[in-house]
Amino acid sequence: MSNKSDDDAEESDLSLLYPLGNILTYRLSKLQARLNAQAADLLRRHDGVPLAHWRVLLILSSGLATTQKEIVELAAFDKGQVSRIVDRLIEDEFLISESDIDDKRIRKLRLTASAQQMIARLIPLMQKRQEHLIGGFSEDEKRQLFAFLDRLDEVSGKMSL
Amino acid sequence: MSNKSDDDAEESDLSLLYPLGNILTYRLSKLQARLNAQAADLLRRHDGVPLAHWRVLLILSSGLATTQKEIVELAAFDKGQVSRIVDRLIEDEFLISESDIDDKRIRKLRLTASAQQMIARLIPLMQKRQEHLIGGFSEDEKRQLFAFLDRLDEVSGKMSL
DNA sequence: TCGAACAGCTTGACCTGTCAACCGATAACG
DNA sequence: CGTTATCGGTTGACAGGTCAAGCTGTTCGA
Repeated sequence: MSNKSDDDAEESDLSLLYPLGNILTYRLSKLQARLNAQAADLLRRHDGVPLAHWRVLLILSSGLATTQKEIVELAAFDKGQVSRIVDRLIEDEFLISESDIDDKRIRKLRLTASAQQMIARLIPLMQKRQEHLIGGFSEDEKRQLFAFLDRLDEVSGKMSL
Repeated sequence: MSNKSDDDAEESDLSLLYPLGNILTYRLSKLQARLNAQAADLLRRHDGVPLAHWRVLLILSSGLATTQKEIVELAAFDKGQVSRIVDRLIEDEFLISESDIDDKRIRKLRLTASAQQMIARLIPLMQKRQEHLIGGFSEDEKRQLFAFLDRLDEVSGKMSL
């Protein structure tokens, strides 16, 4: 008796109820969305630089990249996007490009003095922000957090699926 | 003698050389960019669902949200974006909306059977992917990783700057 | 119960990111 | 060498994200 699904507009309630909080990619993307929005806002208020432009400048200032290809690899940005960002950064006189002698396809990129000044101005802010974020972590915890990120980088590099 | 900056096109080489790898937001955004691209690709090959649509569906299936506002909070998406995504999901017959009796501003959202089937099909893939990512972590390490994320969520919520 | 303030959602304009096609330069191979 | 593949970079078309203004509907205080 009490035939449960007599009426067929019944709540379909074997609902999957997957625990959102345990899904790593969900957690990361939410955190990331918030951090991105905050960073973009911070930059807008300070120098009006778009976040992606700032990232490119920071990468160049790190000395780890001098070409667009290297930026693409270091930031996981689209190469078309980088091409256009670099164009604008040159227009805005934050970058100078000179073509490589040996390989004429390559644009060698260099920060101008004004870019370096801006970066020097912004880095303290960035540090302060990082301090807000992981200031509550002990040295050991920080080390472990970055070690986790290393491992995730590593393993996410070789995913087939 | 040997006046170093005789020529003024000298390399401006007190370069800031900030260690990229230690910048949390940089690390996160790079990791996130790769994971997002992979997820989008995976979904495209399987059901052609855009990643953001999938996230909305997953959130609804979690039972933690039934309105757009709740989705906005849980995903840290833009409310305009969510509004349009929900429109499309209704068009595509993945969602049904009914207006709330008590508050006519609200769209109460429900997954259709076909959405539930799709989710049921996709969740194993998602799990497999997560397994790839943190399969190498011990139970303890997983717990710690998620604890770190909790703390970052917490502290990133109350950032003024 | 009126009006102001606010909440949930929608819409349009704009900006950024993504994909694929393409170009010229270089490398690899016969 | 010459042909073909590959590489760094560019471009156009388009999809998606972001911002701000606006529209109803609700709440709350005078």
